[in-house]
Amino acid sequence: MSDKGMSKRDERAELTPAEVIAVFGPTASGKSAVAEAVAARLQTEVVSVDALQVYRGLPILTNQPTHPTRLVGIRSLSEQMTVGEFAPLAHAEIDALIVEHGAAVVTGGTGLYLRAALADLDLPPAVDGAVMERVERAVEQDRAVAHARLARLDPAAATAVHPNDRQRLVRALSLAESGGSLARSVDRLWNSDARRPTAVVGLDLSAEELDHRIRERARRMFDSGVIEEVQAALAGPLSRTVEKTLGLREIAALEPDEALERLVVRTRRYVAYQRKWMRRIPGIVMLDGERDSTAIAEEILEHLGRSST
RNA sequence: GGCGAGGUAGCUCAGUUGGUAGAGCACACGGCUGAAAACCGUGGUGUCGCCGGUUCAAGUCCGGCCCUCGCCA
Repeated sequence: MSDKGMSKRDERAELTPAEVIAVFGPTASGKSAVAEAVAARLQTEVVSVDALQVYRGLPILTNQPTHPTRLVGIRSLSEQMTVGEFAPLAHAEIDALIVEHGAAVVTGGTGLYLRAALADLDLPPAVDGAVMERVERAVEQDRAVAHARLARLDPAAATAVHPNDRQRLVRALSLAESGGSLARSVDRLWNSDARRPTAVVGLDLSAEELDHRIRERARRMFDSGVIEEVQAALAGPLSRTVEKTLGLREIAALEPDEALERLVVRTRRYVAYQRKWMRRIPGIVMLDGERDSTAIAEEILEHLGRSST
């Protein structure tokens, strides 16, 4: 750390002992507005940690923020993003904001991307595309044989990967064949090591309130023209991740009413998954999310101020 | 009112010649380390519309009743 950076931080030390303020919460919890309010008070910006908002071309369906937010819309719909690629981008944005403004606010719905942004996950490397394609074919042909081969090459990885989990089986076997391993000695995903002093808050809302907001959100999407947006997106090639966007296939194939219902159900399901992540994020402080975003932002700032004394 | 179809899990439905129920989705819990809005694992959550009959045994067969949908009046 340079002396210049230190003095910048010292000026705010009383208010923000943490350099990184992360706001996590389920879809429709209002975390973007809260993050925006916190960033405004700290005179810094928001970095998005969302696996779908990184794509450009489905702003309505992926609920992209209207305020300028970093790492939103940085890929075309056909350019696959991965955690491994995302992590260094997020680190760079966070570090730049801290140098410039003394703090960075991080928010988004993807738990894995959040952890990758806050910690150093030290992911096993990407493997050669040709190797992966070959392994993919082998797994497609016979999962049991592929898993047995993994057990021979990399017993530790084999115990961690279920034979039915084709996605992980391909990855683990590709790594094993390239001299790497999916298995690791340190659990970096769930331990509390952060790259920088970090405060993580989670927004807690009742299931009823979330249900209500999810439906409202879905209705708004249809009112804003998601159907046209989806049709335009489907005209071109889509990355594997974009292909799985909640509601994309449903909107393309079903009547609007039915598609909306399916979108609501799928979003509800996804929210349950996010709440699971939320519970497990190391050091997370849960706050009541059923309030005005500025009130929540105030509480976050107060909380940071208190913990500094 | 007559004829037809149907009432089984939260929803949509399967259930052979009678042997006290099972799929998908939903839901719950768990895993996850370069696809994470992804991928995978475990779990049945049930007055089989109601009442009676036949039978060792009824979701299944018989009778009656109730309800839903469609067609005809």
